[in-house]
This record gives sequence, structure tokens and C-alpha cells, in this order.
Amino acid sequence: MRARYLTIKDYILDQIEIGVWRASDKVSSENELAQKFSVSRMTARKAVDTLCSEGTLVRSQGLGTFVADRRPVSSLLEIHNIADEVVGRGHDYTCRVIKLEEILTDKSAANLLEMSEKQNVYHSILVHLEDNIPVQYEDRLVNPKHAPDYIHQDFLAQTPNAYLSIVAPLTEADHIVEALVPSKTILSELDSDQPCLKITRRTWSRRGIASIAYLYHPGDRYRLGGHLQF
Amino acid sequence: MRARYLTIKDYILDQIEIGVWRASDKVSSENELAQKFSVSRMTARKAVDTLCSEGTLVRSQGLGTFVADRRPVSSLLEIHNIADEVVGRGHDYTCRVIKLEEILTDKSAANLLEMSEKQNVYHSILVHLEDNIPVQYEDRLVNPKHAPDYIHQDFLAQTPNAYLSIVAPLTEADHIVEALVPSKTILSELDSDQPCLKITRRTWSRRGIASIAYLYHPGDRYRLGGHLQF
DNA sequence: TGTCTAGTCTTGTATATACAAGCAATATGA
DNA sequence: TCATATTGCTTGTATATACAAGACTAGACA
Repeated sequence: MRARYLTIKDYILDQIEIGVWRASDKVSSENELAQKFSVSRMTARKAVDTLCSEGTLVRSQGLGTFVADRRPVSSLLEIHNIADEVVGRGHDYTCRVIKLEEILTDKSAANLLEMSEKQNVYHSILVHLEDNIPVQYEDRLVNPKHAPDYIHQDFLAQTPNAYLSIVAPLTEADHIVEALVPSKTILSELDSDQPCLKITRRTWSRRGIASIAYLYHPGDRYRLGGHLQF
Repeated sequence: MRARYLTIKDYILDQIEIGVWRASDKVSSENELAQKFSVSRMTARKAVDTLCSEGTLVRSQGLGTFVADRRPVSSLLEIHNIADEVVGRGHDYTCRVIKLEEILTDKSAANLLEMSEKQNVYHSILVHLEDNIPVQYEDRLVNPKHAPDYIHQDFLAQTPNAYLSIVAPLTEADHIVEALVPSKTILSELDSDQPCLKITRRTWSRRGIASIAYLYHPGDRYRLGGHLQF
């Protein structure tokens, strides 16, 4: 052995990095690690545990522990609530309510919300501003079953997202991000003539789809960013 | 107690869901849980451990365990390797190498890669095609220290991302996503005149920044999508 | 009143032990 | 030869124990 390792975790990571253990290879057993580092099996196991929950290793009862197949290099991007994001930057957040109404689902809305046609849903359009400059145009449909008081909310005080996450704790979400030039109405509300980032976000609570939001960000003024560890 | 819980984990999650324990509230101590469920402290601790690593609870030595502040409603978006994505859709993936060279860092490149100026770095430009239609223009800088053979790779056989993830296992990444109209050169390579999604991706290995990539996707032909549970 | 100290509760860490359960190679028996 | 049982290794789970270390409280003391 060329070096003494401070932790079992580092030792395992190094072996993988150096290439001694490659994807799908078997790693030293818990007992071997315990002996090698002169610790009890439970201690060695804990190190392996951590690496498993981080996705680096995979266990198989009776067989052993293996280096995980590095998942198809995918990484993650965080999508924040716009209000939190603006405030987080230390800027001034305000919001303009363009529309707040109760409408009947047409075919497409019914499909998207997984409801039947001609049902009541809430519809809101808001513009979010950072230091009085528009940064997001939000067009949202809400299933009243999950948020019956949605229409009576004061969105100047609390964003739809914040409200929804309280009345119907979100369990899932999916997103589609695209680049496009939106309609003139939207562009004028955003006070922009640039291509926009459009984020389509569907959120689930435990009882089904809670809401669908179309979020438009002016491309010259907004970036979606995120830093994450694997 | 109204119900018997199968697991300590379920019990804690239910208490949080019901609202007995709210964000920042103190949760029963490990000893209390152990007593309540007639198990040893280590067993109770393991349940709490799991919920901690999932981000539901937060521990503080000497103080106790607390319900985590549900992070400012943020959710996650997966960013895949383009080749995997195309193949995953069952389509035909090909790749065109526009440039593959060794250059000296100028000021901005040096900054981005956290190197000094006038150092050797690798530079590659590739266009990725799905069923012979361009879907990504990739402009990449690579730190030779992390991938000395980068320049000799055959990227028709293996994408840069795939290669890099083998020679320098990635530990971190950050992304910036924006919408813009790229340069004419890029547009012509992408055979498009539409606004594009531009993804700037920096990847780290354990020894530092390994690579910076600028990925351009034609907005009318590409969406970034993801579905994730919280 | 203010300060230090001791005690107690919390999480953090490590150990030794025991047995269950999954898997595979080997030995056994018909 | 082939099916079955045994053995040994692996991970999975649970327990009892011990002590370290952080955070707070109450009491002693000046």
C-alpha cells in the first residue's frame, strides 16, 4: 500500500478513481475493509453505506458490494421559486396580477390537468418583477380540488407557488424548458423583444395534478442556473 | 396513539404530514423514539439517519433533531448526455467533428478553467445529430491535466462527455441555461434560424474543473425535460 | 448581579455480538 | 450423472454498551 488513508470512504473512492475497481467490479467485503483498517465491521459498513446512498456503490445481499454503473451522465438543475430567487439575490421583488379568474376547462386544459371537460378551474396570469423589471410571465391553471381558496389569495403578499406548496404539499413535478419567441402580448408584458426561456411545470400533490404553469423569462435578462454535487 | 406504525420512518413522516411537527420543530429524541417503539437507540437512530440523508430532517449535536425547512420550493431538472438521450428516444445518433485542437488559454478561458494564462488546453467543436438533423452544437474547453488524451479521442465512437466521465469521474457540475439567438456560424451549423437554448456546463472532477462546455440547442427542435419526485 | 461550574440531555461515534437471509461452490447420496 | 444437502461467504438487521462532544440549565460562589 502506497499511502495510508484517513477514511475508508476516501480509500474506496481513490481505488475507483485510480481504476483498480471499475464499474460493476466487486469491492472489498465489509469484513476485509474492517480488518484492513482495524475497525469493527459496523464501522466499515457505515462508510460503505454512505457511498451506497450517494449512488457510488451498490450492494447485493449474499454477493457483495459493487461499483455502481455510472449512470448515463445526467446531472441536475435546480428550478427555484422566482420570488425566493429574487430575494435571494438581495433584490426587490414585486408582482403584478394581470388576471385571476375561474374558467371552464376546454379540451386541452382538461387533458393537461387530467380532469374532464367543462369543469371549473382557476386561471391566473402574473408578472414577477425584480427591481421593477419584469423577469417572469406566469400563466397558471390550478385544480380547485387541491387549492379551493386559490382565487381569493392575495398574490402580492404570497406567490402562487408558495401558497400551493402550503395547501397541497408537492410530491412531484415535471418540467419542460424551451427557447422561443413568445406572443406579442407576453413580450409586451415582459417589456422585451428577445427570445424567451419557457418553462412548463406540472406539479403533483399526493392526490393528483395540482397545477400547470407556463413560465416565460426574457432571454436577455434571465438565466436558469444551478450547482449540484453528484 | 391512534394508529400503530409499521416503521419509525413512516411515523415521523406522518407526524410531519399531519402537521404535528412543522418546519424547524424539534422531533422526538432518539431515546424517546427508541422507547416509544421498543427498539434500541441505534435502530431508532438509523431511521432518523435515513430521513436526514433524504433532507427531511436536520440534526444538531447537543440540540436535537429538527424538521428541515422545506427548501424554497425548488425542484430539479435532469440534464442528460445528448447521445444517451437520442439513443434513448430510439433515434439514430451521429456526430460531426468541426474542430479538435490544442490552444493557449486567453484571459477568459484561464478564468473559467481556473488556470493561468497561456497554458495548453484542448478545444473541440462538435455537432450532434439526431436522425441526421442537428440537435446540439457543442463548444468545449478541456483541462489537459484531467484528460491528457482528450485530443486523440475518436468522438465519432464516444462522446466527449462519455470519455471525460471515464478518465475523470465527475463529482460536481454547474449549469446555466439561457435563451438567445446565437451567432450565424452556430446557426448555420445547426441549420436553424430560431432562438436557441444555450447550456453552459462546468464539470468538476475531484482535482478541479475538468471541462467547460457551451451547448446550443435549436429552440424549435429541442426541449429540456425532466420528471422528478421530491 | 454576574460568573463560573457541574450536571443533564442531546447527537456523534465506535465496538462486540448475534442471528437472518441470499448466493454460490462443494460435497454427498441415489 | 444428476439432484440434493452442506458449508462458507456475503450483506442485512438488531441489540447492548461505552464514551466523546455540543448545548443548555441550575446552582454555587464571589
